[in-house]
Amino acid sequence: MKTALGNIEMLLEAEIDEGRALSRAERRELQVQRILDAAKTCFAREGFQGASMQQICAEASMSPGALYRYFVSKEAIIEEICAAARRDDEEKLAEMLTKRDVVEGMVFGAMTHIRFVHETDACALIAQFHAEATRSESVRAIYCNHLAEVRGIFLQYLGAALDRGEIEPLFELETLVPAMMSIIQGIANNDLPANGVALDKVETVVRTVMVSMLRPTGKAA
Amino acid sequence: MKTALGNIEMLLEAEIDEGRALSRAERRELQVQRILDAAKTCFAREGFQGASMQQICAEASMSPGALYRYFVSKEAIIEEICAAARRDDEEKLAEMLTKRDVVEGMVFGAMTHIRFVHETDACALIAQFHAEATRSESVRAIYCNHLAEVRGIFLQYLGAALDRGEIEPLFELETLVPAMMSIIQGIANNDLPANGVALDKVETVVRTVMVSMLRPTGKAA
DNA sequence: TGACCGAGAATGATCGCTCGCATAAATTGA
DNA sequence: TCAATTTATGCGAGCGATCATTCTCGGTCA
Repeated sequence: MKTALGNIEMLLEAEIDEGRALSRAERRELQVQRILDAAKTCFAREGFQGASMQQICAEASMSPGALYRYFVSKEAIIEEICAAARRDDEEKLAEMLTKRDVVEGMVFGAMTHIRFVHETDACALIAQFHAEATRSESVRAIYCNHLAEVRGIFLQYLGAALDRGEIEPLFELETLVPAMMSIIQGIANNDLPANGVALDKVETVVRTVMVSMLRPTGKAA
Repeated sequence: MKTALGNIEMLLEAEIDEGRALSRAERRELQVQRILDAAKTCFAREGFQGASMQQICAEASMSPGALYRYFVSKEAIIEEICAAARRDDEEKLAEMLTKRDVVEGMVFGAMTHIRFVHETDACALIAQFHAEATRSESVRAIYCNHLAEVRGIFLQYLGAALDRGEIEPLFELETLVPAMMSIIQGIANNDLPANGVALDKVETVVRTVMVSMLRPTGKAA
């Protein structure tokens, strides 16, 4: 799995290139990220409840005593991973909102997500989160909030297009949006690109679905 | 969760109505089903690894010693639940194959599945299985075999319609079928009907997707 | 009578997590 | 500038709880 190492790489560069020692805060951030990456690897491989703290410690080359300086519990690690994923998604959606053509915007949003899940091998991890969300109160809260937020953004984006007369949706957006989200999720979470369906074909499918649901009127230039 | 109690009800009827005692084999089948139902309840609530054998025993009103007379391990219970679900799906698909109009057949197949997941609250359990399939070798094998089987049936069903010239699919069925399966799975596993999208609207969405993917030519009477 | 069944305590392993202690880094005082 | 002191960090044995599973033994049918 690829990891979100941007910050860490910057920090390591600082240490290597400038020869300067890391500040306490920088070191701390580095350790936190190390734990998160190790946890993601273990969770994807063993599941949430299947991955033991000992395994995570081993993966992070760290003792339990050290790890617990950074996270108060296993649950806290899970929650932080959720929160980070949520921040990622918000960035992607913000980019979608800049697209003029609403069908292209939706296809872009969907494909960005699908490509991300494929490229980071996030499939297994997502399955674990989905399962955990049906079980743990705190994870479910995070998950549902995130879904509601994404739904809100789509509603706003499509609502504006509807007001401009660019689309004639199959029916009310309030029910269409959850349906479209489920469809995109189905494609992403099954990692279609890894199952013999090339990315450009996936995009054709997504665009076909969007067009048939939104029925663009061609009023946009 | 509603349970597949057909056989049990028959057995209980036999005991109550006819006043006859159950044979050993009948009693055994009854106990096995009791364990499976208890396990499904616990797995859906706590997850696979989260549900303890003690909890399953309590749910089934049975001691560990008794339970282990019927299943050699926790894993064996999981596998039997998978196998039963697989048998269920096969029945539904067989019914689909009897439908003449291929679009209606696909909609029927999809909606049967979606309705089943909704009515039996199988959502949580499915999420747990999906997660476990990324983890456990034996569960993954069962899951993948099942997927491949379903894919084969769809391919055969749609292939025949293609040969008859009833559809002009978006592209080759080998890639279209997995895409359609992912989409149906996304809708079912999110339990759209429980999230404010009425069943008839779900059906409209499914039919719209099918039509836009398969593009029926209207050659069928 | 003999095969089967059920109960529930017991088993060793493993769980998430804590604690005491050593070391390293930052801060202070002169 | 450099001990002295405080603070942060790391280690890993060890804690009580809980895990899946087994064992023993007494009861129940055919």
